[in-house]
Amino acid sequence: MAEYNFRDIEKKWQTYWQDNASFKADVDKTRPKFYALDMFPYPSGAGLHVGHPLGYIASDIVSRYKRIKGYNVLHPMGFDAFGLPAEQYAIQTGQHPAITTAENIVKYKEQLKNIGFSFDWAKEVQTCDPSFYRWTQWIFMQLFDSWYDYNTDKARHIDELIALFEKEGNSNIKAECDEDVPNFGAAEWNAFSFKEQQNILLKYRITYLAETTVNWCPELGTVLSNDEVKDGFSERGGFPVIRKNMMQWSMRITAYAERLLDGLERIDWPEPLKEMQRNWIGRSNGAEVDFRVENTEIDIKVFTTRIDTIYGVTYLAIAPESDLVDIIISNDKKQEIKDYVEVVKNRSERERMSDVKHITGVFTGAYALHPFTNEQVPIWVADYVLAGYGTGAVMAVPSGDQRDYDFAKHFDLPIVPIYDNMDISEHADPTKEGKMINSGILDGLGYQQAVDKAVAFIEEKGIGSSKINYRIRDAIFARQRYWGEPVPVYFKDSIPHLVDEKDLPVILPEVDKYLPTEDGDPPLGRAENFNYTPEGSSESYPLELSTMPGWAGSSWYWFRYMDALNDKEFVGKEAEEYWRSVDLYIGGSEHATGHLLYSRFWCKFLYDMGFVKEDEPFKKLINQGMIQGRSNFVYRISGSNKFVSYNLKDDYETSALHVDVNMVTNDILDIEKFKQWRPDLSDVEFILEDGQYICGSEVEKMSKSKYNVVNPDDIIEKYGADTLRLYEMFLGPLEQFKPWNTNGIDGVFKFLRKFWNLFHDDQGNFVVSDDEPAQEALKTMHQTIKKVEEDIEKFSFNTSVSSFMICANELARLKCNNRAILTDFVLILSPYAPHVAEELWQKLGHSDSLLNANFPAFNEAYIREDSYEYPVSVNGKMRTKMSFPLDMPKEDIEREVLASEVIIKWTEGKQPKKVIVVPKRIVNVVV
RNA sequence: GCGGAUGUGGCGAAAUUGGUAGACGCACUAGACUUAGGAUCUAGCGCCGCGAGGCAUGGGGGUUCGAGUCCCUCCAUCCGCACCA
Repeated sequence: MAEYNFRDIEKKWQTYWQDNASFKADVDKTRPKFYALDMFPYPSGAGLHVGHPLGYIASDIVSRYKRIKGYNVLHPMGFDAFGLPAEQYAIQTGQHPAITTAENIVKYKEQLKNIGFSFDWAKEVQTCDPSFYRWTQWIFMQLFDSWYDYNTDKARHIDELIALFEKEGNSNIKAECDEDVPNFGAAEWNAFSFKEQQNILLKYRITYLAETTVNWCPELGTVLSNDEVKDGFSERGGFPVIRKNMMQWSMRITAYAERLLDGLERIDWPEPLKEMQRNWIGRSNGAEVDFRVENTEIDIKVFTTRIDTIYGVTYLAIAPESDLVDIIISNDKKQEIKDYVEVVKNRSERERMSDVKHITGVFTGAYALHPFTNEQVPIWVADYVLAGYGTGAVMAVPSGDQRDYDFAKHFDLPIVPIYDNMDISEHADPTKEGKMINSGILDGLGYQQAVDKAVAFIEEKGIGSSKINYRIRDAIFARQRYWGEPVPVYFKDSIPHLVDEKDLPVILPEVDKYLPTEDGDPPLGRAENFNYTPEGSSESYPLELSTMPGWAGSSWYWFRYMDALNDKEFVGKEAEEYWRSVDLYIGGSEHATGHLLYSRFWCKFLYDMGFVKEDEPFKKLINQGMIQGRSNFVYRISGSNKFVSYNLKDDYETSALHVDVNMVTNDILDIEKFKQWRPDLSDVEFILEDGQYICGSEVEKMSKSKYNVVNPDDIIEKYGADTLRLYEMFLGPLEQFKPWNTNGIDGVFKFLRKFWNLFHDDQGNFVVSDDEPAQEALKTMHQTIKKVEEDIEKFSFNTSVSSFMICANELARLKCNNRAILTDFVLILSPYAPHVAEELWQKLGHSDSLLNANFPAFNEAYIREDSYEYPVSVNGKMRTKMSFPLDMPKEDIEREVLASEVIIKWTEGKQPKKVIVVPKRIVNVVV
């Protein structure tokens, strides 16, 4: 019998699509657009495994579906090509990261092309390509030349700020800026030197240079952003991270905190992901209050979300790192506190986090005055107070907050209840119920009244106000590494200046080694003549030596795809106004607080500045679940070269060894392959069960070291790309995490082969019938069309694959090889299994690709039944279904049900008394 | 500790959104055709029971004629944040 020859078919159509540029997506205002985007991969040396294409297959199905639905579809692919692994490899081998990266990209592209994606490769982007990163640098420059105005709630050009300073100074300006900005009037501003003015502007720029506490990773020799640090270790490499003060480039993402929260309401993203972003931004409503330090002019500002509990304050606590510590400590305590602060500071982040239970602190000897009662409140230094959140100082209310309670117990400080129903015998009670007690002017009030009154009081006295606090910090925007975008900034008179726009891109220079210099400068410090000569200047100046972080290029790349070859703008007006934003974005949830947040930030900025028309980049987002590896194990009997089969291993003392999953089928080990795997295994012996060696298994992350990596190329070689695509979808819901298991793939392959054979005779000739299709076949076909359409619209791809199989089985049973039926089937199958669909389409006599055809409409006439089966329940038990014509009146149905012998029999002679026909055409019978 | 999600056969999973739970596939069992089969076809396949029948969607309770689906409660697993005042 002539076989379904997927190898030839797939090669043929992949070539056809490429030669005909079938997926070219250009602006076409006569058609609606659809922009389907995948999170572009980092091209690692290991190549793709079967987990990578999962999301790409899903977006490809949607893309192909939308295309035959009449949409103009943009479905691009590219590479996030700057990154640490290539650089680490360069440090070890001396190989230029550009070479490694280019090689990996070639490999990735080949693997991707084998799967038959409908990518428009003409729009490919690579973030490490100067024609791409010149625009990353350009956007950096726009951010540098902007400030965030809270009065208009948007970013504005820095020239407008300068104009305001010249006219009226900064007293009326509400902007996101550094905390140490002095107040000045217009005259003062105009009298400042250029350098003084620039230093002030730097405190307003959205990209700015400032002394900040950073996450420093000594091992990697670079700073990391908060989202790149997990539990005190670097995300890449797992090296320890410490806190350090450094001059750093940062971005004022904090300015956008509120808008980043608001925007979440308008986009269709998974709720857990939105929640993660909300937590990361960490908005909390509260108030700031000043506590005057006794006998001084110093105020300690605290932030609290529970201003109602202010009468419960029995001490103040300040962070060890706080500047206040030096100012307020009394002389006789100085040494004790210095020692304490020293100890705390030297503990790493990691130690401090893992040691939450341990309570430490020291009394400063100073007192503050309670703003409501004027009573003395002792001031403590405590390491449970974080310098970086709020004001770095807290008002402690031991009765209402567990940490304050523990601290007060430990140091024997008073605990004052402030609600009448509080129970503070064992622990703090954060209740908001009840009436206030021990609370002076707040006595007798409920929670909300107390808050309102307390805020009114502090505002009237001018010692505080209500305040919204955010957890999110400004993003550090520099890495002391080689393989990243150079920052388009040079230093003149130690003031940062932007490179002239016409001189972009600032090309990443060659260096002899990819390591820091002897002076501790970043690797770019090794480059010769890494200087910049401004136009008209005879002198040249040193360029910035840091490079941009990994997320720079990915924070705007979706715009570049729209107009990838434009060398005048980052995206042309026409393309941007047509494609606007991404309609469907598929990728992993691990980017929740990194890429996905930064992208929204940059998009909003570009929107503010009028460069783009949409302020949210990704309208709909789906998180595809990770495909995990399924490792197999063999069990070596300790101290021997015997291996015992899984179910017999408990009789021996064994150690488990990972075995390459490619030598295992349905958990049965291929013993010959195993023996040839490694020289030391050639003469091992086996204890078998039923003549077979059964392996154990476990679900783990897919990785080389666990020998559980399944390469899509191998699957394609054996079953073809169409089967791979169908099977990856068939595995389960897209969003779910699931282990890869090749076991079930035969079923999907058999479906394609069976379907193929239905339209081919034993000699392999294509045979279709032109007879009228049977009603039954039409019914099945149209049900399937409807189902598949609904499934794709709701991204439920696994159930579609089942529907294909059911339909094919049914057609095979009916021996239906009808032309009209095949035509419909091919079209609905085409998003999933495009190669075989194209082949059959051609055999049906079409000269054109089916990409230009239309998705078939289902015809309800074939689906509708002429009668409906009514489930009939008696006393709560489903007894039968009874069929009645669709147009039969309700009353007649009730009468017939009542008269039904079936019912009477099952109710043991009792006559049903009541029949209720409820909506959804369901009959209820109550006896 | 806080927040979020998920729990259905031996396994991956369906269930028209409140209406005969387990579609479809894998694995398994039996049979057919075969020199052979890791091919193909047919049938079976939640659990208990010879059977009639009974019990089953993590456990317990509730609403309903009827609950995998809605409500309460407990348990388990996974993910995120974690001294955030």
